[in-house]
Amino acid sequence: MSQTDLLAELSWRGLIHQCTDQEGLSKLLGSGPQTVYIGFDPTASSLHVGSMMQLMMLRRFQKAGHRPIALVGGATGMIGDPSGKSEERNLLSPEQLQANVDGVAGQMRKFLDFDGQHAALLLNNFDWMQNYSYLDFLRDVGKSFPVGAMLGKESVRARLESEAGLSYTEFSYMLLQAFDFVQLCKTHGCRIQAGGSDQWGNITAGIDLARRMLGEQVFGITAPLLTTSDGRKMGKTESGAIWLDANRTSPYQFYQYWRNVDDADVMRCIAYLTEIDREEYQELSQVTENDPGRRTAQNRLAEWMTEFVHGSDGLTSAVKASKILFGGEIGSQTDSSLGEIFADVPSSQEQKDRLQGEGYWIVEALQAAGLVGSGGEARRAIKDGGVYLNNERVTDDQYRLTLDDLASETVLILRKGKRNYALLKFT
RNA sequence: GGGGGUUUGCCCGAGUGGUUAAAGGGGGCGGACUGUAAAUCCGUUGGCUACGCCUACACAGGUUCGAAUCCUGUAGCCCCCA
Repeated sequence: MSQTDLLAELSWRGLIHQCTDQEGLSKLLGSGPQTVYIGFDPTASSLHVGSMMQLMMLRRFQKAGHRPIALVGGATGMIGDPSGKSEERNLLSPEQLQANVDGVAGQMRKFLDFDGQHAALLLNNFDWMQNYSYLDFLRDVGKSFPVGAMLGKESVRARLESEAGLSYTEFSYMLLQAFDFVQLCKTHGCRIQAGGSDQWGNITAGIDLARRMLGEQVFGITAPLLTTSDGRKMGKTESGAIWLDANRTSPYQFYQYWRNVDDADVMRCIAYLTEIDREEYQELSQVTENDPGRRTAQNRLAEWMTEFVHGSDGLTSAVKASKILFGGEIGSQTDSSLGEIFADVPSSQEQKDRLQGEGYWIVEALQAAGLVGSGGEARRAIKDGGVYLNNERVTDDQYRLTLDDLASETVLILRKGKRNYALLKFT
């Protein structure tokens, strides 16, 4: 992709929410390779779907010949960004932060090329903040911040008006992020900061600061937030975030999440998160409109995302698991076929002798499998006709599992409801 | 500092001495329908191998045959006076 196409690409994908000076930015991008940065909050040791937007943004810049900087907020993470948060944040311990920074850094390699001509950089603002004295910071940076302007920022106002209020610490967050931009501009010639639309206030603060401290014209561009059509954040389920770490969200679960994206949201996900090109995007959009029942777009999205994040092996096993589980009747399987999906689908191990003699009471098995929280819930689920053994409905809450119920040599498949599967392996 | 009010299950919200495990709504979970959707309809929604038992209406005590419901104290929230 040539450098001039980048903005057009971002534009058709709907990724430009706000931009400080589109013309200026366009000119800058056209004048040669630029450096662009996005900050990442190290609030957990894994990235989730929400951060994927930003990583893809950096990736798009890199593919267009620019140099991306992923800035991990080791310092800012100690303070907590109040933007878009309704409450004062709890501070993370330094040890926790370091662990998170390490975890997140590893995952970024999937998105960015850290070698080669436009090698991405991974920086941590803790490196330049840790020895910055409070007095020096106030003199160098604080002096350039009119409180009036700070109070005018939406992110601050919202919190001041709320009951939760805003601590001085969080109020100061903006200065730190603004200074990051200045620092990166000075040391790496970085003139562009991107981010989610909730970062607008922080980004413009950095732009102002760069003008005052360095006399430099720098730029900011924000992407819309990835929300569902009814306004909730994408990438969250009732049980928590969708993580990029296979140990937290298995490739199967990851794949399933995207397969089930609402019709109203699927095209936006494709535009925001994938590199599926415009031509195919339009085809998929057509198909979704004319024949939504086929869910062609959802399948394509799930496929693209899973392969990108978990590799072709991850995708293969996710698809395989989906086929077996949602394939209707589960006849006799083999351990090798079920074994492959064992790690992907929620599963647990039990002693084989539980199946002998009296057998293993189904109510207990459902609890062991984690499908229900109590025996009462298990009984209720069975009474409601929501429990299936190897995809066949179980109607007796006194049912006992025996060796005959195994779907393969050692595994049986329990299900509650339409799509909550769990494997039990007896060894 | 003084006076008044409030505190119910995941959330909102009735109940105000006895079939109250607690109306109603939301949410969740199941089922039917379907596209592993949405909308809709139906069921269900403290625990326990369970026609019974246990724990629950802020917390601790008390009155009573019997309390979420009355009394006392403690805590949280709200309002008024200073």
